[in-house]
Amino acid sequence: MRVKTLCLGALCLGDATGYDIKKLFENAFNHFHGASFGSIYPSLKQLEEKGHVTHRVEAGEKHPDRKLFHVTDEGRASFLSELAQTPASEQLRSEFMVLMFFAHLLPTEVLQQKLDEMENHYSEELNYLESISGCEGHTSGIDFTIGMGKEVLRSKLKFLQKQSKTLLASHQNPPDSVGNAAHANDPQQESSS
Amino acid sequence: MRVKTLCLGALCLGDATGYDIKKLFENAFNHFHGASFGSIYPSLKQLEEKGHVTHRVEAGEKHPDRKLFHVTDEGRASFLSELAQTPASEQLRSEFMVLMFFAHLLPTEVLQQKLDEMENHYSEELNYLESISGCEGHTSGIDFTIGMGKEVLRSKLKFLQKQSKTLLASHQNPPDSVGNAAHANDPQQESSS
DNA sequence: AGCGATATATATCATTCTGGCATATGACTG
DNA sequence: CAGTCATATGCCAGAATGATATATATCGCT
Repeated sequence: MRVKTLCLGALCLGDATGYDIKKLFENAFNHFHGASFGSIYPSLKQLEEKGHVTHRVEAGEKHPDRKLFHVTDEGRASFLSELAQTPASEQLRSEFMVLMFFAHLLPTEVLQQKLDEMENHYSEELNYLESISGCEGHTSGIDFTIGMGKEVLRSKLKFLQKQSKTLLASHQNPPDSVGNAAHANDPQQESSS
Repeated sequence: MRVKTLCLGALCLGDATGYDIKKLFENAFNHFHGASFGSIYPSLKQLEEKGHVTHRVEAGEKHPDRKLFHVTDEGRASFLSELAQTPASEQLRSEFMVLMFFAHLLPTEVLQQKLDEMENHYSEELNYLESISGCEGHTSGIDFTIGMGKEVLRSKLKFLQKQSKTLLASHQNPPDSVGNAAHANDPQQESSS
């Protein structure tokens, strides 16, 4: 799903500036979709060219001039149609899992540090989701995403707390052969067929 | 983490072609990191220019010519250093959660269909992870990533099975006011200060 | 009063990545 | 023998990231 579509969706929640939309990505959308200024502002521009949004400038006293964007009927219809056509899918990008995949190449103290780091991130995110859950004004769909985020985070935390020790133990005492990890090269020499 | 770095890591597991690396992203790495040909081949090229990998051409009888890449000592050292410096983090991109966030804008049967679709995806991925878990030759780090993937998937599946009905029920019978979702516009009119 | 940090707000740019396309060969299938 | 699938490499348009630039206003600290 394009950032353009997400911006349209954000505006269906109410008029907003590019900056407001960025904050939405950092807060409500944070646990399932990100977007940067570099994609938001060009998206808004293109959306306006297509006639899916309009804007009026507000000369603020307490802030720089702001472009308050508003979704048109066309834009709203376009969003609804795109939404219904979007297949349900998800994709994780986890540097943490890459780190764990190659755990045998890391010094023990570094591995320990990465595990701690991830546990902290998970805890903080869970705290955040708990702080915004149960608020009034949430649709049941929003509650669903927050609830799912919390459940997943709790299960990750539980897994980390259970399995970190096991991983660290077998890292310090490799089960079978000690130096194996050091020369994980030349395994495939079936070449000369 | 750049695809370049991941390619280097893949080659630390053994010599491989660009195609092999793509398959690795589709299989072993699938549940935590993707990459396309459009990023893999250029990465390999740049890695070779930097002297981090070398390649020899194999003229195959059963397949087109293949470039078998091999990581150099420099490349291996570079990967180790990059790995240790990579912060533990993860980012989800979930079209599914976007769909749920805007559930009130979807017809009930479409919502139902998206929920089913996601449940199927999760089941399939769980089946795949179960099929490759417990294999010999897996480091404890690899087992860790597979185990974590399975746990998270199981918790997602459990959540879906529990909460789908609740969501669908309140979707057909909005709790308080029936037409509310239909005019989620004009909420912010605090402008004229 | 001044200094730096933070928040609001918009915008551009190089680099990177995706997803689709083009190309080619061999194997299997109907 | 045409169609499709698996192997294999590569390019390219469009999209996104992350950094940077530019302003203004507020807030705490000294």
